[in-house]
Amino acid sequence: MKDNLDVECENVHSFIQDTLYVVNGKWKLVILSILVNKGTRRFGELSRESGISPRILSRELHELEMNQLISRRVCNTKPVTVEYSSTEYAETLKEVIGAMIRWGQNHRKKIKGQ
Amino acid sequence: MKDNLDVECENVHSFIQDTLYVVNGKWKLVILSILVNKGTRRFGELSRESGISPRILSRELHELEMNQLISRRVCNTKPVTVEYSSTEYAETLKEVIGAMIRWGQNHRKKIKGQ
DNA sequence: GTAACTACTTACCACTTTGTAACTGGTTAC
DNA sequence: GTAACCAGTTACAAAGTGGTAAGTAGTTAC
Repeated sequence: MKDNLDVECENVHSFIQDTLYVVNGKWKLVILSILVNKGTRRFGELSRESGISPRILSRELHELEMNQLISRRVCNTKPVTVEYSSTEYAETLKEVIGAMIRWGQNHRKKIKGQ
Repeated sequence: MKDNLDVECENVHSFIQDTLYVVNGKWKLVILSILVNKGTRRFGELSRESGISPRILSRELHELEMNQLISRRVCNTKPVTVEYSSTEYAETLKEVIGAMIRWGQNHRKKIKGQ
């Protein structure tokens, strides 16, 4: 038996790899952090807000949708708009996203201080 | 003012990017999860345990050392061995690593169940 | 001296990921 | 018709990432 405050698994690193397989790349967690923390966005809004080019954004959104982390809704507006939202399942990533945001904030402070 | 249970920042995603900049790629979090959760390892041990080739492992360890997340110690053993350990600063990543491990475990369950 | 073990490093190649720019197709406003 | 806006897609190029195999260098065992 191990310390049950720690994760109890022989191959802890394989679970890390499973997670990375789903949220790999430079952008997926960035997109999810926006949709999860700030809510629904349209395609163009997401592109401008995150700085991701349409080509990449389109592909990342497809992959996130395939993994059931976001949902896509076409709206009958004047020019057709498309809304992307995080799903319930994406909410389970909140812990990961939150931890990374906090670490990033702290790390920036640390770097500035040096 | 925002809900202070959430992260309060306009550009939440920039902090995610800061974090990803440090722990980018396929392997850095895998290496850190081993060193943080399971303790000091030698070069060869790390390579075998994680399945990372010497070339990549060497480069990743350099980068982690530059970011002060791991420390390197040369030991005066029969053939010289080198020990890598996580630093105090790497402990601050425990929240991120733990969250990713738990999500990976849960995700694997979910996928299996489908 | 030769083989074996440690910890890397180098050369080379392949695949993946990302980016830029331009273009498609549909609708609305003038 | 022309311009403008939306949501993408396509073509192409550049950069990043990863892998294999072999080599270096130091020490030990035979």
